[in-house]
Formats: sequence, C-alpha cells, structure tokens
Amino acid sequence: MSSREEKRIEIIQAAVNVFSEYGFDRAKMDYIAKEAGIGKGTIYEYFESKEDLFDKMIQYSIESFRIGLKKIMDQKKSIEEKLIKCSRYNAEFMDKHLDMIQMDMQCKVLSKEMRTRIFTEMAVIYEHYKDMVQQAKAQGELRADLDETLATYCIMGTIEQFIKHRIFLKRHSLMEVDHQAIVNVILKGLL
Amino acid sequence: MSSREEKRIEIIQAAVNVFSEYGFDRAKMDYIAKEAGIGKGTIYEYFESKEDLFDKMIQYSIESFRIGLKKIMDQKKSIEEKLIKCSRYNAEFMDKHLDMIQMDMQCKVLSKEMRTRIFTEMAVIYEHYKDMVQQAKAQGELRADLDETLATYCIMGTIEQFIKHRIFLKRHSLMEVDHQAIVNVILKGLL
Amino acid sequence: MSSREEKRIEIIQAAVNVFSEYGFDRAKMDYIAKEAGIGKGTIYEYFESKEDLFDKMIQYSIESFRIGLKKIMDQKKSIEEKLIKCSRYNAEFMDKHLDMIQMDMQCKVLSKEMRTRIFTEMAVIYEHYKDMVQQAKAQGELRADLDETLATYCIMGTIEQFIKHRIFLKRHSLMEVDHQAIVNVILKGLL
Amino acid sequence: MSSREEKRIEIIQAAVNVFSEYGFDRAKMDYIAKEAGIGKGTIYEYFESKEDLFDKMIQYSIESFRIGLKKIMDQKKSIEEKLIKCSRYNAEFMDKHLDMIQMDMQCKVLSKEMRTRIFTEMAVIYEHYKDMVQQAKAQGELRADLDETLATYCIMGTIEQFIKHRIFLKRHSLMEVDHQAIVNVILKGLL
DNA sequence: TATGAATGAGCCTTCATTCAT
DNA sequence: CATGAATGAAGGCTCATTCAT
Repeated sequence: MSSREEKRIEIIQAAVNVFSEYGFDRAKMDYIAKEAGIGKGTIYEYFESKEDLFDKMIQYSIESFRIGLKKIMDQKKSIEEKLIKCSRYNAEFMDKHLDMIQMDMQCKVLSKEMRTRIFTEMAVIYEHYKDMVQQAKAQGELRADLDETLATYCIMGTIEQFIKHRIFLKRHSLMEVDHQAIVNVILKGLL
Repeated sequence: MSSREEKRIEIIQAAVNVFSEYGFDRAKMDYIAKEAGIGKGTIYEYFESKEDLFDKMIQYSIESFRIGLKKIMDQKKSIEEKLIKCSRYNAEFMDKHLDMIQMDMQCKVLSKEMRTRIFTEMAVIYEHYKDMVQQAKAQGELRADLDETLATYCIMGTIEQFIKHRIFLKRHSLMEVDHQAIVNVILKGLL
Repeated sequence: MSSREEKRIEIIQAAVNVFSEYGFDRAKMDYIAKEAGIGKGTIYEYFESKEDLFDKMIQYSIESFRIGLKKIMDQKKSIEEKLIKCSRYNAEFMDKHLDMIQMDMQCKVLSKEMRTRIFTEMAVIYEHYKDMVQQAKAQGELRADLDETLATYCIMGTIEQFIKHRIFLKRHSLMEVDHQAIVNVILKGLL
Repeated sequence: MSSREEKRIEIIQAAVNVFSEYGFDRAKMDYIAKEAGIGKGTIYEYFESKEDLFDKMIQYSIESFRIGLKKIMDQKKSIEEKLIKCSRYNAEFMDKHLDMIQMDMQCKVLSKEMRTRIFTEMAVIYEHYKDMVQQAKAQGELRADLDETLATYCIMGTIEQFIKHRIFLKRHSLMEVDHQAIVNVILKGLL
C-alpha cells in the first residue's frame, strides 16, 4: 500500500541495526543507507537529519517493545508464567534490536523535547509492570505486604541485569530454563 | 609522590567530568585540557590517545567504586546488613559521583565494541557480589538451592534499577528505610 | 504557435524570476520547476542543464531589452531626445523587470567565467549605443573630435549609475525632469 | 609583530583572489587554503565560517579602496588631474582586487546587517566623489549651474563603465592616455 | 616537559541530474 | 511527453593528533 510508509520503516529498521552496532556518533549515514540498500540521499527524503532519524527510530522501537510487552501482560496467566514470558520477550527483543531497556539513556544526544517524550514512553513500560504486580497482588498471587513499587524495581532490574549479562557478555541465546530460573529467584527471594 | 603520577590522576579526574557531561564522542580533548587546566598537547604526554584516556578513566572509576564496595562486603556482618550497606554505598557513590550514572549512560551511545570493553571492567564488581552470595550461602544465610549467578543478577539489577529511578527520575536523596525495604524484597521475594 | 516553444518561454520566464531572486548558485531547479508549475524533470526536456537554462535566460532577457532600445535609437530624433528616451526606457525596464538589475547583480557572485559570458552578451547593447553615437557624430550633432568609444562609456555608465542610485537606493520612480537633466550633464560635460 | 593579525590579512588576501575568480558559491575553502598556503582547518582558526570570511574580506577591500581614493581626492590638484588619478587608481585596484565598484551587489549572500554595513561604506565613496565635485565647483573649476549629484553619477558611472570594458573584456592594462581621454569626455561633454 | 597553532581525514548534508513509470 | 523518487558527487566544517618552540 503506502509504499512510502513501507520504505520509511525499512530505513528505520536499518537505522536500528546500525545505531545499535555503532552508537549514535559512530553510525554513519553511509552505513545506514547501505544497510537499507538505498542511496545516501534517499534517507533525507524521509528524514530531516541524522538526529531526526534517531528520534524516530527510538520512538518506533520503544513503542513496538511496549506493545509486545503489554500483550503478554494482558494474558490470563499466572504472574509466574507472565514474568517468564516477559523475560523471554525482553531477551528476544534485545537480541534483534538495540539495548532497549537502557535506551532511555541514549537521550544524551537528543533534544530536550525528545528526552521528555522518551521518558514518558519508558514510564509507560514501568507502569505496565506495576499494573501487573498490583493485579497479581490483588488476586493473592503475591504476598499482601509487598511494596508494589519496589517489587517492580526488582522485576525490571533483575530481568535487565540477567539479560545484559547473558546476551551482552556471553553472546549466546538464552535457553528456556534460564527464564524460569530467574523468575523463580525473583518470586522466592534469596532466603 | 611522583608528581607525574599526580598529574596523571588530575587528567583522569578532568576526563571523568568531561566524559560524564558529554559522552565519549562529543567530549573534546580541548574540554578535558581546559578542565584539567593544562594545554591540549600535554594530555598526550600522559595518554596515548583519546581512547586510551577513556579506558584508563573507566578503570580508575570502577576501581575506586570497587574498593569501597569490597570493604563493605568483607565486613563480618549478616548478608542482609551487607546488602543494605551496599545499596546505601551505591546510592551515595552515585550521588557524589553522578558521573558514574552518566558513565553508565554514555555506554549506550557508544559502539558495541566500547560497550563491551566497559562491561568487561564492570565484571569485577559482579564477581565481588557473587563471592558475597556464595559465602553467605555457604554459611547457611541463603537457601541451599539458590543459583548463585541468578541471585547475583537479582541483587545487582534490583539495586541498580531502584537507585536509577529514585535518584535519576525523582531527584531526591534516598532515606535509610528505602534501602532496608528494597533488600527485604530481594531477600524475601515476591511470593 | 508551437506549444513546445511556448512552454520553453514559460520556463525561461520562471527562470528569470528564480535566478533573479536567488542568483545562479542558490537557485534550485526545484524552485524553477515549481515557479513554472511543472515537474523538475520536464525542464530537462527543454534545456540541457542548469547552465544551459541560465545562458538561454540571459540571452532572452538581454534580447528583449535590446529590441526596445533599438526601436528608440532608430527613431528620427535628435541625439538629445534619443538619449532622454533611452534613459527613460532603461529606468522603466528596470522598474518592471527589477530582475534585470538583479541579474546584473547576480553576475558579481558568479565565477569570472560566467561573468564574462554575460558581459559578452551585453556587448550587443554597447554596440547599439556606439552606433547611435557614430551616427549623431556623422550628422554633426556631437563634436567632431569626440572619441566614440569613450563617449559610449560615458553615456552607458552615467545612465546606469544614475538609475542604480535612484531606483535601487532611494526606491522611488524617476520623474521626467531627471532624465533631461542627466542627459544634459552628459552632453554638456562638467566644465 | 602581531603575527596573528598578519596571518589574518594573508588569508583575507587569498580570499580576495579566490572569491574574485570563482564567486562566493564556487569558491571552495580548499582553494582559499591552498592559495594562502595553509591547511583548510587553519582558516577556521581565524574566521568563523565561509560567510564570515567573505564579510571580513568585503570590509577590508572596501575600506582599503576608500582610503586610497580619499588620499587622491585630498591632494591640492586641479579637478582634471584628480579625476585622472581616480580613474587610474580605480583601474589598478580592480586589476589587483575583485571588481570593487560593483561589490555592493555581492551582498545577496550576506546577512542583512552586513548588507547595511556595505551600503554605508559604499555611500561614503559616493560622498567623497560628491565632496570633490562641490569643492571644484566652489573654486570655479566646474560650471556654476552644474547639478552636483548628477555630475557625481556621471563621473562614477563613466569611469566604472570604462574600466569594466577595458579590463574586463579586453584583459589588458590601461595606458596613461586612456585615463586622460575619458576624463576629458566627462569634463567637456559630448557636444 | 609543556604548549597550542596547524593540520587534514572524515562526515553530514545538498542538489543537479537521471530514469522508471 | 511528463514526472518526481532516487542518486551520489561535492563541499563546509570539526576535532584528534602532531610538532616546532
């Protein structure tokens, strides 16, 4: 259909790959063009500048990550099952895309306006996690005296750290058993 | 002592400030020289290149963080007490050296190669945490069936996320009670 | 007639406007196409390149100016009357086609090569003036020892300077009396 | 002395040559650097941008032209002698530098502020000429009924046109006799 | 040893031109 | 014929690094 929109997405996807690999400043427009299989000038038919492309790429990535995550959280499953799926989804996403969880930090190079937008987007993800925790607690799946905010930190932080180490350092795919185990630690605690 | 070594440290400290503020690629050697109160050429008398300076600065920062953390971990205290102190130390360090958070942030706009290099340095911290977990487990403070690696992810990730949100987003200092609560969540789990 | 020729002229007229407004190097083919109400590629159906279009536009502009001037010069009038009419025509032309002044201006930011090209075209106008001087001299209207070439410089230069200052600097139309006065100065000299 | 200022002037002189030859838009910073015998980056140690360099070059050129002209006009000589010297000076200056008389038109590419400055500068030259005419008239060198403004246009315009044709088109130096002849035409008129 | 003026490789961006539709 | 999306060569500017002093 909208061939224009399709091409825009293709460029964004190329941008995800290249920015992810090189970071903002070392990613060359040349690389992105090559990755997208188009001429360098063509990018400027769709995006105003390198910064604009980066902005749009961030928006696109966070939104698509958020949507996938929300879908999992809205399923009628136990909190344990959902957390495992979240962990798995998170890992898969990071495997394909840029280190999304920490993307909020990329904002250094962004306009103040964009930074605010990204923080807002990221906050939505935090809220999704918290909603899930609250709901699970309301249904008696989690202990009654649990602080929902801190629990959310625990979930997000642990999963993030876990994936960062596994994917980032060891560069191998995660096995199913890993996700179950990490969720198990979160739920049961260390004691 | 060696006036040479002193000057080296001064340059590193200037580098910490400037890299923290601008990130690797946007930090100019000019800025660092100005911050250190020396000529631009002088930096090259002490460091081979911008990259070399960055590496040495990362090593220096992580090492100073590591030393403080190790001291806490080596104390004869319960795992709970030590974790609370770690959380507090982490928060204080970031409060004073806001640079460290920034540093962490900068990594994200760096190339994958550079990110990996930093992450590798950080692995020392991870090892300290893991040692502490192992020791606590050996002494029966933590449950016997605990996966030490995953437990370490949980501790580090949760504390990091917790501090990031509190300091970075809300911009207020943490109270004593917070550290106890977050450690409580880690230890007891969510169930 | 030939619809093709009409379109050619339309493009040239658009080119006059755009080149006048922006100068050669800053005029974009996009602008000219937009001004002519056609597609960018269409220009290349009628002109070989931007340079070619510029050349043809210069020729067209100078030619239309030349024709009007020649008509005046060919009249059976005294040299004084003709000079006054030339001055008036020149002023009117520049008033209507402010472009022409602009055109003259553009030349100055052009390369020496391009300036020469334009100046060569303008030489035709010079020849007309010189013809008029020669004829007037032959008929005893001008003094016998007059250098025709220098006299031509005096006429063209004075009128040009006069109009430039009046229109360009003061931005008001010229009154009839002005033209008589300036021609008077030219003819009588300063002594 | 101020070696810095000397180098600044050297760059400006290189800029005069290159801008004069190629025009603003086709002059490459590379050319100017090469002409000045320095590296491209060095220009930016002395000027903020290409536009800034152009601005400064224009100011420098007009001012030095104006000073030389004023010196001639202030001499205790007859109006005829002075006009001859002006013509000669003008020709020599244009031989070495950019087409100064028409430089006011270069302003297309300049900031509004700069345009105003140049017009002001150029107006000073016009005033110098007018002063000289008034003074000559007061001393009875020029006829009493002469319009000073128009006389000034006649002088400036004729000389400009004269030089433009001779130098610009024929590319040969002017002989002494030429200047005397053109001034003769101006003073005696065509009748 | 310390300096900072000079350098030039490298990159974002523009725009004349092409060509598939 | 007409179009406008795509192209890539070209140029202004930055900044890590060098080296004469």
